[in-house]
Amino acid sequence: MNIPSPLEVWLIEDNATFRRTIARVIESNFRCPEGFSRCEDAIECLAKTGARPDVILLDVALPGMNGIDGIPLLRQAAPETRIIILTVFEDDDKIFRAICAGAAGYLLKTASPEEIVRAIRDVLDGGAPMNGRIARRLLEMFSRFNRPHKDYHLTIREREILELMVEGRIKKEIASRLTLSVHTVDTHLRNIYAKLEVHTRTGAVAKALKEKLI
Amino acid sequence: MNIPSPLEVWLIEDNATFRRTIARVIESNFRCPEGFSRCEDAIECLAKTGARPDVILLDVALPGMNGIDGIPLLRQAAPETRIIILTVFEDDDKIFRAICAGAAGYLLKTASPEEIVRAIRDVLDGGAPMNGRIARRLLEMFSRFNRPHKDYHLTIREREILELMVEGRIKKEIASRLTLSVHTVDTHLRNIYAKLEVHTRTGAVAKALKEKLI
DNA sequence: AGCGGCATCCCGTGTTCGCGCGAATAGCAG
DNA sequence: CTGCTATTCGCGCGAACACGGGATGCCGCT
Repeated sequence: MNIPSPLEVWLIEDNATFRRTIARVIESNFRCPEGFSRCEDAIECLAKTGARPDVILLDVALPGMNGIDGIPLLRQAAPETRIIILTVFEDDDKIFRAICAGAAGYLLKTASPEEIVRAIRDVLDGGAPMNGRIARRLLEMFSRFNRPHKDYHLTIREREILELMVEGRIKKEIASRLTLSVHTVDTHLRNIYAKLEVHTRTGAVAKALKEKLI
Repeated sequence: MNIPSPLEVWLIEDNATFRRTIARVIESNFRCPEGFSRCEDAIECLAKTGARPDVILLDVALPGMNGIDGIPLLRQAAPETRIIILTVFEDDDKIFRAICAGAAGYLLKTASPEEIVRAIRDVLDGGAPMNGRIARRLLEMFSRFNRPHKDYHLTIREREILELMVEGRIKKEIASRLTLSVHTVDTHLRNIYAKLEVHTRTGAVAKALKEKLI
């Protein structure tokens, strides 16, 4: 493997010592031409030079704009570039916001050089490298979305009609689509209202979506 | 490492051949005393024997109750047991539901024996082992939870009215609450429809909730 | 000053909806 | 067989709705 890899990795990290250490690690497997201590500098460089790195390793605590707020801007400037967070923080809020902002991976600075290189390969391979504890946290956050799935005892038919309502169909359309008379649709609607305890179709649609009944 | 590991792994998998293969793999590192072809059998065994495995490898497609629906019951019977999904499915819905139900990991059946063993260790170590593509999917699902708020250029007034619509208010109520005539509300609604490219209030409410405009 | 664009407001008309009533059929469990 | 539920269909009325217009005031641009 002496062929120089065409893959380019950037590093945004304000601690110069740590940055150089990581850069050396990366250089053994990828090109790592650019190192920045500030998010803004990297964004400007993307805009001016038109350079498009394959991966950016991004710190969270940075002078000026923090890494997480920088993610959307970096992604806007270079949509194809995968961003891996590399930080000491592992609190739920930072993880959540980073992932929501579009980070493709989340590593801790305790990661070994091998782990970092593996993560870069992984992310280029369509994966989402992250520290084990981070992954666990993410899953727990997910399961918190777990809806108690309150059951309103809607029938199959009622659910079908609710779905079409959510699509914005009017009664006549629903009737023809299900090969029913509008009167039947009407009756179903009334039963749905009663079961969901609402009085309008907007209320029914709102409740259906909020409680993920459909 | 000739000391028998005290760690116990169960396997719920209906394909007897595959089950035996995996069991052999696991046996080289853990105790794997129980293999089930049905979720219900495992749940019953947990209840009757009081056995508490450390990890359960769980298939999704099973005769009788499917694996995903089995997760809550297994967790109820043995809350400390970590469940790892081991399946051929990688569609968003199954992943999402499995994670929400409380699975601690998600592997594909294409995983190598080493990966399976590593996953078991990982999950016992507080991690959340999963296939790279699965992890990526999960992150994408996450970022969908607060996607970049596509801007439909709704005005303050329009947003107010949209909010009240989502609450299930009728035009008259909206009008009185905002001290307007119903006609004014009506016009705002039309503008909202145009901006959201819908033709009904249900459509508007659905779009507003789906895209988290409010 | 003139102009277009936009947010805000209002009215009338024809359509759709919510809901009151009633009723028939089919399937399923006790 | 006898309830029970799901599903289907019917009619009529008043309320709510969609949409065609029309109008005012504010802001920025030229």
